[in-house]
Amino acid sequence: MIELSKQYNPKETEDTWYKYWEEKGYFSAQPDPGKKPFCIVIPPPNVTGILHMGHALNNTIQDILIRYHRMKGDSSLWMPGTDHAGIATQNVVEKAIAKEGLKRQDLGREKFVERVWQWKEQYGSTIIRQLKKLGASCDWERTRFTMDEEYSKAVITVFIELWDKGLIYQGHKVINWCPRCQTALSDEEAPHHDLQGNLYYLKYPFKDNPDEFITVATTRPETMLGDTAVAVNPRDRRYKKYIGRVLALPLVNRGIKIIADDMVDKRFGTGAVKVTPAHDPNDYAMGTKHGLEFVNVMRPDGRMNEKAGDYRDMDRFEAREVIIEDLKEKGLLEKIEPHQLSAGHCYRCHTIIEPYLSKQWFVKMAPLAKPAIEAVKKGKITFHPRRWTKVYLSWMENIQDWCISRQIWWGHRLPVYYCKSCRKQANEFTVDSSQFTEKEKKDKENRGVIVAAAMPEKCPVCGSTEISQEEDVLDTWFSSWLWPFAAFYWPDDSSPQRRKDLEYFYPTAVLVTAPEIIFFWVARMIMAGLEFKKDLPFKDVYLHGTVRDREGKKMSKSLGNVIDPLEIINEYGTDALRFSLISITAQGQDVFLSKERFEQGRNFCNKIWNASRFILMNLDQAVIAADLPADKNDPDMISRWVLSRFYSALKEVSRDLETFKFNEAANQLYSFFWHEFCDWYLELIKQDIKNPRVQAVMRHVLDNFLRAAHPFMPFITEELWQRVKDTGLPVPQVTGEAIGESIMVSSWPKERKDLIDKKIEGKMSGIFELINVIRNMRSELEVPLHETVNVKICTGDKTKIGLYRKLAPQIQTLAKVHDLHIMPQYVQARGEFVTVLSGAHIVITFTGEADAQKFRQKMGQKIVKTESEIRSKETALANDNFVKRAPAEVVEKERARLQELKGTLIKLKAVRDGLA
RNA sequence: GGGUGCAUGGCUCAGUUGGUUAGAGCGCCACAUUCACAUUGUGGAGGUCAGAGGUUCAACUCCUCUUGCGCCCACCA
Repeated sequence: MIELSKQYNPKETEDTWYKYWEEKGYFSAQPDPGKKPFCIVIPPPNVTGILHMGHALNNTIQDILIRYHRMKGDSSLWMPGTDHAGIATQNVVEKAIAKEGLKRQDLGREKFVERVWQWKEQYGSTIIRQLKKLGASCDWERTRFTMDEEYSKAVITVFIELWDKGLIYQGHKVINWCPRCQTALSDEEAPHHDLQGNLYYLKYPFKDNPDEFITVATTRPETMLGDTAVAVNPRDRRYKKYIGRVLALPLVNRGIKIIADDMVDKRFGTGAVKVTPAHDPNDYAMGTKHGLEFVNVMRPDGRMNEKAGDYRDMDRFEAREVIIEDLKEKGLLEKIEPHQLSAGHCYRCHTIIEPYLSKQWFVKMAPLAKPAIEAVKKGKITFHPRRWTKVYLSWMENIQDWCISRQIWWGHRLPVYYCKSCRKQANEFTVDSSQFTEKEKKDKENRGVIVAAAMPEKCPVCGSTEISQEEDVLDTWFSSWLWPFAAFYWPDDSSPQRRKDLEYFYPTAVLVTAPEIIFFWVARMIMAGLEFKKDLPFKDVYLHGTVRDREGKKMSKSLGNVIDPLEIINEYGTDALRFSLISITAQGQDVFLSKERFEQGRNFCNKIWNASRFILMNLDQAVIAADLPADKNDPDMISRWVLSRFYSALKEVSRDLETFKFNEAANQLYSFFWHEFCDWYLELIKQDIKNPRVQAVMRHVLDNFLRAAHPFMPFITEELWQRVKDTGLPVPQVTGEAIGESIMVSSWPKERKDLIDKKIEGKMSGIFELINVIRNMRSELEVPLHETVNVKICTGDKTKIGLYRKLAPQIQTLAKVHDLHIMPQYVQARGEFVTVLSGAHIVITFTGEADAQKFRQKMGQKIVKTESEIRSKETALANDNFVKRAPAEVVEKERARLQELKGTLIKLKAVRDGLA
């Protein structure tokens, strides 16, 4: 006899069990040649991260997979770690020191980076602690950080390898520049958002005739200060005659040529476009092509520089206003039209990106993409859901070179060194000197550049010792893309253990992440895996939806619409959070969340708790399990039914987990446990609870259910299972299952096809239907519960008579019937209320009053419904095509159903006529 | 501009390869409290599965188009 409180209290159990698992070392996984490897690498959260619902969903899914595979006996490793998140972390620490009135420049690079490390030591494990609250069963001893010394080695190795292969180059290009973070960004880091802006029509007068103009349209008038040409389409009749003439750039009074280029769209604006090669990627291309000058008019902080003359030091948007005013004054502003445009935004601080000409480092991506495209096309990697394959492929097939240098301090510094004296010669090179060939440019640019793992003592070319390291650091994603193997200490193979780990666990099994991250991370990991490890990083990619609020907006702190998972854990418990999240996440569909959602999970936990409480309260210690009705002729129908139902559900759950249908697995567990096990089974056996067989069966189902539910709800299942275990579980030698000290190291329930019996399920459904009909009639007849009701079941079907007789006590209890008679014939009598169920008359009598009129009405409705169903079946069966073409079993089923309906109809009518 | 997802009872959503009596949770209505659980139980109301056309013996499910909403990508000055 075990006593449990009336309600499940998660707070009393969660931390205790988590500590227990950790102390026992259950999370640790080692290479085991006797087992299958199953490895997931965590999408490393930012060290600055705080657990949000996206993390909660992402990590719950991974934990389910890991716990499931661990229970199935695979050597299951969930590899944890955090990402140094260059810009994000630098921003956080900059904010922190700002409270002391400091800027990073005040501290200097070395001191500042030191402060970031301090910050990391102090706060960097917050997210890890929070993941533990979530129940994540990562092998924490392996926790890695993308700036660990050894991890950095991998990053440097990769950089050098790509350089040697000629896949890394430095170049002057117009890139995405964030004036607030003051760094370059990759295209992926500068997502476009729509803006409501203006299209400004500016008049540029001719140099030789100030009364004559060409009007150009622009959305960024401040860049006009850097214009070095105006371009028109060569086939544009309006402008053909002007090509080659010179305009006087207003405000600056510089002469700029009118050039012709096919890129110009005749229909847009005026058909004449100002060309600013230093501030626009298109204009840059045109500038290169036409040998234009590149005039950069802005400083890195987004203010105008000395080239901007009077506008110097103004912020770019302020300059925009002033320039427009000035042009207006000079009569050079034709008009302003409202214009919808889209512009890149910094993904860290949301500042509008400035396309900006600067020297950066790039990776040539096309050669890396090729094998990664092949791998996916050949099905070596599968995306779930499938549709993301197309997204991946179309991005990969149009891949652009990757800008990997960042002008920040926190990150992996490029392993690039410059020889001062060799560099001097290189500086003769200027970007607008188009007279050089590509190769010459490259040679000049690379003069004095030394790429090496460590700072060289002297220049290998000239022997100079005046050597300095490149100031830039690498894009954070340039380290993340190595995660699946660098986390295993690649390329360091100094220790046999490390080598073994990498060999055993790589390639990993599944990557679980959000679709937003396909380009940033997933695609690049595939490329890196193939390039550096010569093997794919994973076989499956599961992409779950984005967690949004109930209006469909992304949850974000700035919108104030976040639901904090820790608050939910505090209020409802971790298992409730996990279960609710999973059960509403249909494959790859976004999740619209509101707080009430978590009540369902909490209620389910409580249901499990109380059902277990009931079972444990009633279990006699002496019962020995293993006494299950394995024989299909066993007369114990109820046991056979519940076992069959459990093992059917289990089969579905396993299948759903294998195919990443987590919500369906969760719902399967939910509806089995609540609506079959609790609503029917426990009610059916209550009167027979002392029966050892009943006890064995109910404990067996509970034990196995808890194990199947464990990956989803680790804490409550452990808490209860420990108590079930204390009452004596089946002997492992008999069942072939492992029963450990903890549920998490015990076996996933063994499939028992021998216990699945659809016939018994059908028979029991008949019983449930009968009970429902009686309950339903009581309710229709408005019989109060305390009123005594007697029921006769009359059917000519001998099998059914046997069945009903056998389960008569259960029918009586569940349908609250006083006297129950089962008899072969029905004779109509006065004062009886009758309905028909699959060939049987169900007759109810009771002493009180009932509204016979209402009952007759209900019966009339039933007759109408039956008739219409009969008609539709008859039409179908009268159709030759249907009978000939549909599968025989479908036709047979329809025939049988029609027969039954016809029988029911006759009886219903007879009953109605008899009543009248 | 290209791609993609979604439209199913009052709300939020499930629905596997086309074959049911179209499901769930919440909400609503009625009844039930010495029973493991009111974080409960029992019964009920509520849906022409966005619209139009097509394929098929059979369409919520497949195809085309339309409408509305959402997301992603894009060198729309």
